[in-house]
Parts: sequence; C-alpha cells; structure tokens
Amino acid sequence: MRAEKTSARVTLDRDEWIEAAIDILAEQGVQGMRIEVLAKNFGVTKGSFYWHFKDRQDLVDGVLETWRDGRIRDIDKQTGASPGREREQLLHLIDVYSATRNRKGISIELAVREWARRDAQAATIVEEVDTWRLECTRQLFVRRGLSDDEAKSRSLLLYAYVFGQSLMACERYDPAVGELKRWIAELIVKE
Amino acid sequence: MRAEKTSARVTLDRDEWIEAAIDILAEQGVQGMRIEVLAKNFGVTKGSFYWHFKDRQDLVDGVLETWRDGRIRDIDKQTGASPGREREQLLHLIDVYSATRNRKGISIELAVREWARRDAQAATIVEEVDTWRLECTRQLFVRRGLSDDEAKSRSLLLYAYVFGQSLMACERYDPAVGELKRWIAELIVKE
DNA sequence: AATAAGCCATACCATGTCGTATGGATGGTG
DNA sequence: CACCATCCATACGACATGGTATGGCTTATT
Repeated sequence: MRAEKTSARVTLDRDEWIEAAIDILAEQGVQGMRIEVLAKNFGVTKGSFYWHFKDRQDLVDGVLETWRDGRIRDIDKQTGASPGREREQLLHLIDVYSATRNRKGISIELAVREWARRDAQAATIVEEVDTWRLECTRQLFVRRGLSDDEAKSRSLLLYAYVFGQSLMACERYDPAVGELKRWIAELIVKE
Repeated sequence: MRAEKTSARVTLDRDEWIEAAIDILAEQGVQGMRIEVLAKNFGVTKGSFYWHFKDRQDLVDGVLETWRDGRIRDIDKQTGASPGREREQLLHLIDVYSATRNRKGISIELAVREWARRDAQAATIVEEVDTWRLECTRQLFVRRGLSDDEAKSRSLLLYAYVFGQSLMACERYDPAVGELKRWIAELIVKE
C-alpha cells in the first residue's frame, strides 16, 4: 500500500506534499495532481492538505518554485568551471538527460514542459530554467574556443535534442540505438 | 460563438467529431477531449455523440488512427524520391516542424506524444509513425551518399531536435534565434 | 398517409473533484 | 488542571463528466 510508505511519520509538512505532488506530476501529468489522490497516498484526508495549503494553486506555486530552484542548482553544479574538462562536461550533460538513466528526472522535465504549453505560470518557470541552462551551456562551448554564435546554436541543439529524444520511441528503430546516440553526442559537442 | 461555426450543417458524422477531437487535443491535451465539451462546441448534446460512437474509447480509436494515417501519408509525400533534391527535402522537413510555421501540426504532434507517455495504445501509434518517419528520412540521407549508420543517426537527431525545439522557449534566449536554427539545420543535414 | 430509420434532446445515476465548515485528537504551556 | 495551538477527520455543497434510458423530431421509403 502506498499509504504505508510514510506511515511512520506522525505529521506532514508543505515540502512532503510538494515532493509527492512532483512525483505524481511525473507519473500522471498536471491533471494527475489531485488533492484527494495525494492525500490518499499519504493515508490522510484532504483536511490535512488544506491545513498546509490555502488551495490547489498554493501547491502549484510550491511545485513550480521547487522545480525551478532544483534545476538551477543542478545546472550550476554540472557546468561549474573545471578548466580543460568542458568536453566531458558537455557529454555528461547529454548523458544525464538520456532516457535510460534518470527516468524520473526526465519524466518531471517533460511533465513540466507539457504543462507549460498551456499554462502561463508554468511557461514562465520553464523559460527561466531554459534561459539559465542555455547560458551555462553556451559558456561551456565558449570555453572550448567556439564563437559566440556557434556556442549558442550548439547549446540550443543540445537541449532540444535531449528533450526530443526522450519523446521518441527509438529503441525499436534500431536495437543498437545506444551507438547512434553516442555518435550524435559527438556531433553536438563537436569532434 | 463556437457553436455557430458549423451550425449550417444539419447533421454530424464520425469524422467531424474526430476532427473536433483532434483540435481540442492539440489545444487542451488528452484530458481536454471531453465528450460534453465537444458536444457544446458543436451546439449539440452528448446524445448526438453516443449515436455516432459506442463510447469514449471509440472516439479515441478514431483519433489515433486518423492521426497515424495522416502522418504516414504526409511523410511519404515529403520524402518521395526527387533525385538531386535530397538536401532541400531534408531542410524542408526541419522547416515544416518549426514552431513558428505549422503551429497546429506541432501542437497535435506534442499532444499525441505526451499522451503516448502514459497510454500504451497511443504509444503504439507513435512508435509506428516514428519508425516510418525515421526510415523515410534515413533513405534520404543514404541517397545523399551517407553510410547507413550515419544516416540513421542523423535522422534520429533530426526528429529529436525538431520535437525538442518546439518544447523550448528559445525566443527569449536570443531574438535572432532564427539564424541559430538555420545554422543547426545545416549541421544536421551536413554542410 | 403510415411506417421506419436516422439523429439528437432530456433526464437520470454514479463518480470524482475542489473547497468550506466544523469537530476531534494530541501535545505543549500557563 | 485548564487552556490553546497544531494537525487531521468528517460531512457537506457545488460542479463536471461518463454512460444509460428514453422520448421526440425530421426525412426518406413504401
């Protein structure tokens, strides 16, 4: 039973609700973020939810802020200056967004983006994250000696590729799709 | 009023319901494909719907089949043999999936893919379409003289890029994002 | 004109969901 | 011990939705 997972805890707080909301966002999409469903998973009723949150919008705000802050911390960490290892950092970046590894992260990423296509608030958050990521990655390319325009283009290509790739069913296209992806990663980071 | 759009018609048929369902699928996602909402847009009640369809699943089947058939006809047309123009065909393919042009087609595409991530039936359809598209595009690259592996890799990159790019908010990253995209397109099709 | 078929409206039930109001249980504090 | 704050349960109203049952209107057929 899902409810047993946290039954040891006596009380809940905002962050636990937000984490659970992000989990179900990844699995079910925005429409799956139902208050009563979250409550049932915790083994409580929505009386608890409305103690910690004003309404559903309050939860939504928390989810988006938490996601944005986490993503920005993450990209800062993964593109931090480590001279001479820019190429490895870029390849690692692509690998991290590979669908096989990091399934949950990808699911959250796609769920937030599908959300952003129809919700202005989510779109604003995605825009902030995109801008930050593209800028950090651009600097990686620049440190490798690329021109500013080429660095911009390649970082845009990098992210568009990893997101799009996780939207496709490419396993059945070629069983050795792993090698195709390695080839593509090399093309994106250059050489 | 939306209802006036087709008020001239006296009766509806399955295809009109399916078309309207695809429209709202693009705008609202799968969760937006509500029978009573579709009926209200037509200015009728769901009594009409249940005359033409057994249930909601019946509509879903029609939507997925219609989408798949249309996509396969389309890719066949756009990658049809026209010797010596493979490069133009590839660039045109990328352009067609550009978010600025063909907004509705992109919206449907993304809606079906987000759907496929959580629905096995939709996933099967997407897989069929992906396989067909990748194969057609691979042949374009092969006709340009590329090796089979490189052709496979580049066609995968092409589609992943166009889908991912339409998931991103890249306009605010650089106002001249159009030039970045042209550069990327050139990199993907080679030279 | 009578009948039948096609197409849709109306009424109804069951369910899921948001939000509110209020009561109850628990533990700390004076 | 009395009181209060914290945290959750219960019950309710309001609404949207899928699906069913049935009635009614229009047009074609005989």
